[in-house]
Amino acid sequence: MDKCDSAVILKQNGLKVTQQRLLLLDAIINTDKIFSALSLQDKVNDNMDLVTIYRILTVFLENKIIRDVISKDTTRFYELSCIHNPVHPHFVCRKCNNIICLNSLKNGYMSKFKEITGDNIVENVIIQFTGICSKCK
Amino acid sequence: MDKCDSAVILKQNGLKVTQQRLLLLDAIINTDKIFSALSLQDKVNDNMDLVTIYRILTVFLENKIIRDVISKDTTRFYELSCIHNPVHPHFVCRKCNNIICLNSLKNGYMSKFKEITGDNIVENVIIQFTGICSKCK
DNA sequence: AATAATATTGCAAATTATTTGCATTTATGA
DNA sequence: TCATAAATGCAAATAATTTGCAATATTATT
Ligand SMILES: [Mn+2]
Ligand SMILES: [Mn+2]
Ligand SMILES: [Zn+2]
Ligand SMILES: [Zn+2]
Repeated sequence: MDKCDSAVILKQNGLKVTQQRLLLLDAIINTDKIFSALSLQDKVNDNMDLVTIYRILTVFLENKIIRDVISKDTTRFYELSCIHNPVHPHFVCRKCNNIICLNSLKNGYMSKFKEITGDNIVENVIIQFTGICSKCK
Repeated sequence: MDKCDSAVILKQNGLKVTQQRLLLLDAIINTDKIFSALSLQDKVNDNMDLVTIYRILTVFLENKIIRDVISKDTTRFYELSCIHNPVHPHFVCRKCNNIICLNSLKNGYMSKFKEITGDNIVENVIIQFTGICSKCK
């Protein structure tokens, strides 16, 4: 499966191509897990300032390069939003604290949600299951 | 529509019936909105310590008297969990920041989720739509 | 009703994630 | 190359939540 190119994504969104944005976006593209500001800092060995990471994440969110996944214990988690990673539900195990990406809902389901969202304009859906994961039970 | 009795709920859960728990649970029962620790403090005019509120909310969560609804901007929001208020999705408007309770999903839907949750044991589902609410559009 | 044992509360201080201000550095296009 | 505006790093501020500990309230027992 081919991956997105970080420089291309930045340019497509009219963003300045800085070293820090490239490093961060590369790290994001090359992980299949969700991430927080802190977990990203660990991943990019460069000692990039946490403040810079927060600011870049804000820019990436505004440009929908990443999306909000979950807030767990007052920490925000995100994931890459691209053609290779469509919106999908997550499962949070309350024992091991792991967050598992689940398969996407079939299109029929998503459209069925319209019955309950009414006149509100839906831009994103977060579906989060909590419980005990198959490994922990 | 009749409401739950706070003292009864506390006793049913084997919890000590303290003034603070009664006050807080009454406030929770008598609101139809979701709440945070801070918004609850405003509601109970008694100048109850915020720390006490946090500790009581933890106890209420453990006993499933309340449930987690959403984390928005690093603030946790909860709502009453009782026969009068079954699990349901929420809509967060990114313009006015209002959080709207939506109608519950039909039982058929919930059971259909099993296809994607697999062997994990689901205890709770949080469904959160974001976008522009009907008033703001 | 008074007492004792134990859990809960309040206050001060700590922690954690995130944000802000400002001076310095970097990217970009003229 | 140079000018300009935007991005970054560092220090400090916020904001939500948690922890430690002494004082207090609840509940079961006398
Ligand atoms: Mn995922
Ligand atoms: Mn609700
Ligand atoms: Zn687990
Ligand atoms: Zn709105």
